[in-house]
Amino acid sequence: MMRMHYTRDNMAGLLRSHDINPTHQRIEIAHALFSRQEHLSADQVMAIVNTRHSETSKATVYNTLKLFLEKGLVREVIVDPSKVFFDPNTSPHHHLYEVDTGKLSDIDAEQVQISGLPLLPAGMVTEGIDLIVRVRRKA
Amino acid sequence: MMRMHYTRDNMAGLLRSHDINPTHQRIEIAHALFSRQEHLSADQVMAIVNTRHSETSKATVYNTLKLFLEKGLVREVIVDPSKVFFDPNTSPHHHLYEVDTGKLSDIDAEQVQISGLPLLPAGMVTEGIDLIVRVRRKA
DNA sequence: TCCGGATATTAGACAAAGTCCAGATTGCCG
DNA sequence: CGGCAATCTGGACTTTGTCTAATATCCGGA
Repeated sequence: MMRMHYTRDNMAGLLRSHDINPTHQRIEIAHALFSRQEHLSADQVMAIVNTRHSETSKATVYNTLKLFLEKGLVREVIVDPSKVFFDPNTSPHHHLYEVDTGKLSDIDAEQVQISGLPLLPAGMVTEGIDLIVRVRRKA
Repeated sequence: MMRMHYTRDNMAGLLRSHDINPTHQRIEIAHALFSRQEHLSADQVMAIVNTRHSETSKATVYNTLKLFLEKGLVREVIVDPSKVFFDPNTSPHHHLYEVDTGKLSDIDAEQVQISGLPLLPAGMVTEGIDLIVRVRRKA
């Protein structure tokens, strides 16, 4: 994949290409996620976006993340019962979750094969397959 | 596997065999989970256990479910960002989650093969591998 | 039987994540 | 400039889950 610079200007283009009106707040939130290339929770996004002085409200952060999700700009990762993580990497991949530290990292889907899954019930379509490897530091 | 009757008496034995002191409340909670053989959230357990008249407090329901978890009597299933489900089936298996209805069902692990997972970081041990197939009713 | 300690249960206060709403702002187009 | 649609905001609210201090229950020994 092309090397990419996650400038705010490029964020505007990214948003437009996903049919999202690039407002100031949306650009900041996208920048927070994409410049880090990390899994962030809504709270973490809040904190990052409001480091210097309060700029973006909680409601906007939640609204925006939900919008990004609908438009396919980010993915939702559900591994922790207490909070949702948002993942700027939308290419097919799985996750490694360190239970004790909360650290979450990607596993490329290319190298992993999953076979023998049963047929879906009639009229159902797969929305996604989430594979989560939960690990812990050895005692 | 042996056909099993999930009477309250058998629950007491099940609890003892898992090193859990079988109190009245614990038996009721175990009975709720095992007689149904379904995935229940803490709220649902609360509701079931207190149908006729209030018998078991919220704190006890949460304490007990956590205890069952530690003792390996049930498994935790994290698929919904808003609540945790408890699964009385502890044999290796995966899950099929119907996103729009919230319905959760089991996929036997026997028939599914997963290969090509990367080596774990040094000093880490796998705690579990969760495979979740998210499906949706076709539009 | 009665006592005492350990274990279990309880109500209710609290915390954290997320939702909702009505009003204020912004940006755009004629 | 005026007006409309889209966006943003603070803050109240809901839900899930945790914590705590007080009470209840259980059980073994004198």
